[in-house]
Amino acid sequence: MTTEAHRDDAAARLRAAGLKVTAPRIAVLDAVSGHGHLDADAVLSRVAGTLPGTSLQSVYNVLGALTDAGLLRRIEPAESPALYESRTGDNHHHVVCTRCRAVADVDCVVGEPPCLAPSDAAGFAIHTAEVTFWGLCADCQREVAG
Amino acid sequence: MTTEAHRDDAAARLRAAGLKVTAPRIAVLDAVSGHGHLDADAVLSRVAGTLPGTSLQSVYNVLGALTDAGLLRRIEPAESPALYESRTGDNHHHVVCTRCRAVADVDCVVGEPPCLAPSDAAGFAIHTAEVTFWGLCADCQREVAG
DNA sequence: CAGTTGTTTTGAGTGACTCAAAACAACTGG
DNA sequence: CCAGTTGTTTTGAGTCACTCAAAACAACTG
Repeated sequence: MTTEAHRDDAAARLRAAGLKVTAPRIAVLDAVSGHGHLDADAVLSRVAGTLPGTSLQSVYNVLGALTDAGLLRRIEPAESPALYESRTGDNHHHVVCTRCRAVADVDCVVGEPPCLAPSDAAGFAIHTAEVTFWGLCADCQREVAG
Repeated sequence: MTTEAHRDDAAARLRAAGLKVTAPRIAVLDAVSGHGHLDADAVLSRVAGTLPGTSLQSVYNVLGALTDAGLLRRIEPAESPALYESRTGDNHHHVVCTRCRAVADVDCVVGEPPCLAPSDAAGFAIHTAEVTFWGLCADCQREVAG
């Protein structure tokens, strides 16, 4: 079954990351995997479907642990709560809609990470370049025009 | 006198932006101008020197008004409160120290704004590209090495 | 210089978390 | 496979960085 396959996969990934396998962790990992960019509340809503009674605090704990373990990635666009996504390890970027806050992935702009080099780094030893594009999503373009 | 010259300049810039000229606005504009990247508390500290008794709420009001008017720019790096800077209108970028949160300006990476074009914009109409570099500032490199 | 309009202050309220202690569940080794 | 240890989850309180609202006040206008 799809759901069980997912669960097994989640368990395996947790184990591989050296984390204890618990129901909330599986539920959160499944909730985020393949569902775009979710904030803690949205994760809780999804988790409530498979594991009712889970506390928001646990969601925060789990999201923190999974992010530290590299199983999830956290992004923090201006004016938004933190969002979590399951696509990790490829340093891709994001477009954020200035009207509805929708987020989409954008592949690395040039070559591989860090895909940009500053002209002058002010003495900093840079290890990451994070790019956030701002614009109007397709839906909002339509609504604004319409 | 330098201070008065600054004050006159600030007043002129406020007027030019169509804003009423008030003591807190002048004080905040002066506090931010040429002093890097300050959060609301840091602005209040600086303002307290020239205009004691100013409330934090006023600082928030003023920072908001000046930002809306284009006299200040707000940046919100992950894990930091909002920071304000006086360099506006040139869409430059920033380097943030992952250890001490120091921020420095970085000139536009390539050409002019928006200096990047995503390979695939997922249907978004993009108007801005915001780049944040993460690394270790010179001081922190020294402390980590030493 | 009186009026109007927009600012600043005071004070309360909110969202998005973090911190801590106690109850509990996963893996370990016996 | 069962007790122990260690790490998790829950419960509940607390914090930070703001935002909202009403009343007191100060800038520009005529």
